[in-house]
Amino acid sequence: MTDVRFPTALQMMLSLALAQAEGVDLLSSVELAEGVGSNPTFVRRLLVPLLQAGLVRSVMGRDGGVSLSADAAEITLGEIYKAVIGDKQLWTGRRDIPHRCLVSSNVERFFGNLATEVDDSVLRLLSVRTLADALLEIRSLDAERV
Amino acid sequence: MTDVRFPTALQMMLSLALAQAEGVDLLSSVELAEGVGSNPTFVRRLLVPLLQAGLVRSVMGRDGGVSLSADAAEITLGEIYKAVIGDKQLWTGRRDIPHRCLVSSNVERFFGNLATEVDDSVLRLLSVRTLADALLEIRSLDAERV
DNA sequence: TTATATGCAATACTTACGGATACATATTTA
DNA sequence: TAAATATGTATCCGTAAGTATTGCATATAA
Repeated sequence: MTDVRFPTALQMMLSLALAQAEGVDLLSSVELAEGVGSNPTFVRRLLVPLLQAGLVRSVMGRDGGVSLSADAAEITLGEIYKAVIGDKQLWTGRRDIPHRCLVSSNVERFFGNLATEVDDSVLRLLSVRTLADALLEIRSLDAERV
Repeated sequence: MTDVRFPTALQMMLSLALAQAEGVDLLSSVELAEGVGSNPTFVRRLLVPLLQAGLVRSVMGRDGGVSLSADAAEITLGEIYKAVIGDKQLWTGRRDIPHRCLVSSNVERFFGNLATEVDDSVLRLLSVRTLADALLEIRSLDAERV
């Protein structure tokens, strides 16, 4: 199984951004799951960290649902990524490498540093882009369709 | 199973760079495997794309083995990454998303573009660093140890 | 001719995910 | 107040993607 938590969470947030733009106040986890092509449980599992990060608000009980907790222009893709993926590195190195020479004794830390640089670089890229920007890109992609 | 092909190939290449620096002309797949903490078959599987990319030379038969095909200062980590990982994207989105709204009809392409940007950014980062640079970092990490 | 290396195929093992099910809890509405 | 329907969680299962293992053909130096 490949990890699709970020793309899924991103699509959920885009749906919520679209709802916000159209004046719809709440979307249910079932609606989100249908849009995403997945199941409500997975959606709700992803909502947990988004709620904890304060990016999303939820209303329990009948007619409940979820909405963005701020304007789409104030939420960056970096915040979504950090909320959902946390500290998990994009790259993981080999572990328990036997220390037999100069290289094998230090690659683990070397690669860890490299992986951190990669994470930083990705996060920089995601942090300069807001949900509103992304929705705009979606709109322009839609206009290109035949 | 988590994908450790790049970190493994990188360590192999660092071992070959160290061998080069120390005047050792060939390392066998068994020696490389022991340094890496893995098995010779996996090492040889990783050597295939490195050979095809011309980053490495191999000598068959008894007393055979592998060596860098150029100076460590002329091989970048980007070349190693491209050889081993190829076109596989660092991020994969959801697939077969049902087209139900503006977002769901376009996220796949949107995310694909984002994933491409991420790959480019990572590759840029890897391409400004040579094996020789990396070996130098390894040496300085080693000096820091207690 | 023997020992030992690469090259390569086939198979078994591992594990990190997503999907499915079940149920407690909250809240609106009739 | 009861029924309907939402979120919030825990648990278990299936599966895809990689790694490890085994075996053998081929090449080459001693």
